[in-house]
Amino acid sequence: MSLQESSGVALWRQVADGIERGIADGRFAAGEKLPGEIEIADTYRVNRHTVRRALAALAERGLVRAERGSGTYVEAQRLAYPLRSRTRFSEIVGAGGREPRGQLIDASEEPATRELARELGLKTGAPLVRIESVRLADRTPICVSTNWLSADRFPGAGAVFANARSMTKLLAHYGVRDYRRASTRVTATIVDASDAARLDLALGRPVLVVDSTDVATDGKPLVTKRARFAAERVEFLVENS
Amino acid sequence: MSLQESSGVALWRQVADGIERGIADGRFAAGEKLPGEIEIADTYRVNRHTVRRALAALAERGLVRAERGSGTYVEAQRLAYPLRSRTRFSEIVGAGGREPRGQLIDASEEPATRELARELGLKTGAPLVRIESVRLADRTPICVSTNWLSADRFPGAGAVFANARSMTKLLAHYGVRDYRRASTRVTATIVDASDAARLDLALGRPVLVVDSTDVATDGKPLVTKRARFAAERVEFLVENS
DNA sequence: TCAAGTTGTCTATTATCATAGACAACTTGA
DNA sequence: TCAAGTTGTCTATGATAATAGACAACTTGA
Repeated sequence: MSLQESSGVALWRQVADGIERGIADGRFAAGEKLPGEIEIADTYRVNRHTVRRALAALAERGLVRAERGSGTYVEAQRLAYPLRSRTRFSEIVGAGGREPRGQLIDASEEPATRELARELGLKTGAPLVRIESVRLADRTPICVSTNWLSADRFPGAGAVFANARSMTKLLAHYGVRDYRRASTRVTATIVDASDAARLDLALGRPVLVVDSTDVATDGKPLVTKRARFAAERVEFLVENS
Repeated sequence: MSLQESSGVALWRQVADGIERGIADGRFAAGEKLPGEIEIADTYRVNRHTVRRALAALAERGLVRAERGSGTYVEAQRLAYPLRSRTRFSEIVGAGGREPRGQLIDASEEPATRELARELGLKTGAPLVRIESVRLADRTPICVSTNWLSADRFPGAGAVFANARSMTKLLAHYGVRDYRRASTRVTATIVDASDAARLDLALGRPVLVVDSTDVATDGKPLVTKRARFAAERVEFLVENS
């Protein structure tokens, strides 16, 4: 366990990241007791105060809980998220026995950029509705999503989404019975400040970025989106046909 | 552009991450000139010296190049990496017009944990060969991969891989003509210190973690692996059937 | 009950981060 | 040629990060 200095990441933060990795990949199971602060300090070769700061940060995020005189205990695990052709957030979360919720952050109109127009099969500059929403499982934010739809095909989509709080219901409102995922691209980056606030995520944490387009059963593009998932809260399952 | 203090991530690092996001998502195209240091400082509301440190970090990693008196210019882009049932690193890299390379880091024997045994259809404690390798495209490290194979089925696999430098060729050496990807799980985390060194990646950068198992045409598990990709250098394409 | 091991809190010191200002060195276009 | 705009380098100062040591408060098991 060797850490790196002057990388722009504070030592306590590197220790916190290391412990969190341990929780995420199962080296420290939920409910289990972490090594003592002195032992952690030894393994990472930092001062005990530095470890304390790392643990304090994890505790504030609810990943661990310190008990004076006894030890520090783990409490967490990830949501399994299949990347299927037929992907419904509410079904995935519900399948995990958790309560799905959606919340509108912002809706506005804007003209289509070249890339968005291509994805949606429209002309550059065509009017689009942009819907920003956050999706949660049991009060824990899972992802922030930016959705673009044709403003001609889905007039007043923002207001509809505000009530429906679900893309599936929004589409149903316009007569779309079924749809499927056409393309999906996945990468990762560091969360930006506004997403960090919406996801209740500390700065510097990684997010999985998913660009995708949903199409109707006849193949016509309906909505294209960019979703940012808190990487520490989900695990994507890719189906290989 | 609002940044966050006392998050364990230095301001200069947050600015560097922001600019890098801009490069990754195309706001700043390759070859293009970035805004001036003073302008960047204004948008992020930090001191010009802080911006200079951010740019210096990006320059050291080869993402930008500063020209005195003129400006700072972008130089970079990502490798498109399809997550298919039939995935061959060398083919993917070759398709992008780049030269694929593999390099053995370490090979050793170890007993199967419960999880590894399940993936490979073996008994817990069965002897496994663990092969650590790094894969590059034109001298740029793309991913570090830890592979586990049955030591009974593939005796001396480490030595074979050291010569072949490719998992496809290793399997062919044991008579495996074809194989496919059975399962794939994707998530992201912050790079750890040893992977950072192997990937020539700064600490605190995100990596895409891919857990997968390859099986023979008859469905028998051959090798299970955990690969860590430098998120800034790749973009996964998920095929939706 | 008690010793060993744990987390919590305090003081103090040194190195790094971030800001601020000034000016040099260089490029570009009018 | 020259002015405006760019990156490069220097000094200086206050805030924060990290280390170090000591001891209090509490839990656990012998």
